[in-house]
Amino acid sequence: MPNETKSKTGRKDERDPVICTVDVVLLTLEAGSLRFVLVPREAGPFKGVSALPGGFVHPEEDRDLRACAERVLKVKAGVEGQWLEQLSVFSGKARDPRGWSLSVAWFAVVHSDTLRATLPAGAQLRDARDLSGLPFDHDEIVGAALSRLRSKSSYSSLPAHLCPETFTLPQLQAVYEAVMGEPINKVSFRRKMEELSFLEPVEGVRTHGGAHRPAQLWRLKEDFRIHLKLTDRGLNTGG
Amino acid sequence: MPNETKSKTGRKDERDPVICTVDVVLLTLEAGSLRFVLVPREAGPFKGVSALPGGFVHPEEDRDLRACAERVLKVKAGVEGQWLEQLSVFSGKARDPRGWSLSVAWFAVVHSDTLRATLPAGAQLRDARDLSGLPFDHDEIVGAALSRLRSKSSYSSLPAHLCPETFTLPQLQAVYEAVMGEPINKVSFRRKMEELSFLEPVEGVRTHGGAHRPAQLWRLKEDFRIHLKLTDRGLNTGG
DNA sequence: GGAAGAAAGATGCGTAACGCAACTAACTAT
DNA sequence: ATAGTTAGTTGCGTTACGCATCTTTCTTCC
Repeated sequence: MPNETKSKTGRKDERDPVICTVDVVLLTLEAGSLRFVLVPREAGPFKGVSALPGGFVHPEEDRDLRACAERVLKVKAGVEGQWLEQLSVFSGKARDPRGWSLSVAWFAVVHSDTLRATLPAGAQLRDARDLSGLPFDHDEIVGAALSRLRSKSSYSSLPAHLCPETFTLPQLQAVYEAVMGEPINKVSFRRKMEELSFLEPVEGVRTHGGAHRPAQLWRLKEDFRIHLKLTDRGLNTGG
Repeated sequence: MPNETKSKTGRKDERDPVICTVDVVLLTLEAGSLRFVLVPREAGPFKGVSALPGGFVHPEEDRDLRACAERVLKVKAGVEGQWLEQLSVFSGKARDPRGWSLSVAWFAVVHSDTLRATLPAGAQLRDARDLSGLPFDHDEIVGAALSRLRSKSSYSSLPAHLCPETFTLPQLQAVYEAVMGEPINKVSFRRKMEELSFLEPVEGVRTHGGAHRPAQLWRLKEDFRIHLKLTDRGLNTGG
């Protein structure tokens, strides 16, 4: 950070009119396909158009950018306390008609029931396969989020955050498969879950409506609700 | 990005005095240990103190943040055209005494000969193990860069960017080992390099000073000078 | 100039991980 | 009671990995 010419008004950084925003890609899994949240823009360019939940950084209010993203997530999408991680920064003159801007993009994942429970009216869930036509560079941001989710899913416990509080192994496997877009071998999957041991069984067996053997319920171990479990070797797909 | 109250001065974003900077962790490998570049601060808080090469975002000048990081790297450290990737954003009120700030951190890797050739006077190379006492939150930023480098090295061609243009497999293996801090099995390493095939042999054999069989020279294939080669399974360490 | 030394590189094999098919288990519906 | 459906397990062939050993190709030193 070099010497900076003080502006005519005497205010520091006057020469740096950088528009600072955050945008959140809020992902969920519904009916076997990935979806992300869009909300109508309240003002500014593209007013009324569906876009990623986002907002200006409020230095007086936001402790840091994570807090800013959490505020945006809460206010715009009604979601709180879910998995949230920094994705990347998108920047440049062209991405926002108002001028040179910078958006710190985050991605969040949440179970669809939790999401639906508090999703504001006007918000929509768009299928991740319909990725076009968003304002600004939001297409690119969503693309990056999906790419990150897919790659990280192959070697971490991230997809478990797309599940409800408790879930069965077949359910979890279906989530992994939906995210990665490939079938996973049942035995290999269960072996890997055992080896990684980020899950703990919930006493009591899921007695569900189907005419078949009930499945064991599991939940994320305490430690792995905040931190992901990673594996070197990765999860293998196929059959 | 919500509706924003126009400020009293009529200037947009007046209420967002966010200090926007970039900082670059420029890493190299020398004498078998990782080192990063520090340069004396030219002005502002901590003037004269060694810190990461960094600077304000210059919207008039920088096409985007990558261009900004490249400019900083060029001007402050004399380095151009090397591996450069976005790391993370560090933000908040406390990290800079001037106020609420945001630094987009980047990490770059370069071969030490290339680095030394154009490193400005005053700059220093600090051993990555001596990680303390830096101004701002630069300790944390360097820590994040090292962590990223180590983790990414285990499943990508990234360490090859710490090598000169051409290199031998034993040299490359030594780089991987230095970065990851663990020995790698020679046969496994060579098998993996073969399988990933991001290297191509250079015709002509390295004739070096040692009293032993000369080694084949290799270089990164064209495609992988810009993009990394990734592997699912990861590189295994041990013996 | 022939033997010793040293590092590059290849080979062979025991072991562990993975993929797949087939099996058993536990439930519901008829 | 039996058929159907999904949960979960077992066994085994195949692949990948780790390690020791062997061969290759150079320099050095008598």
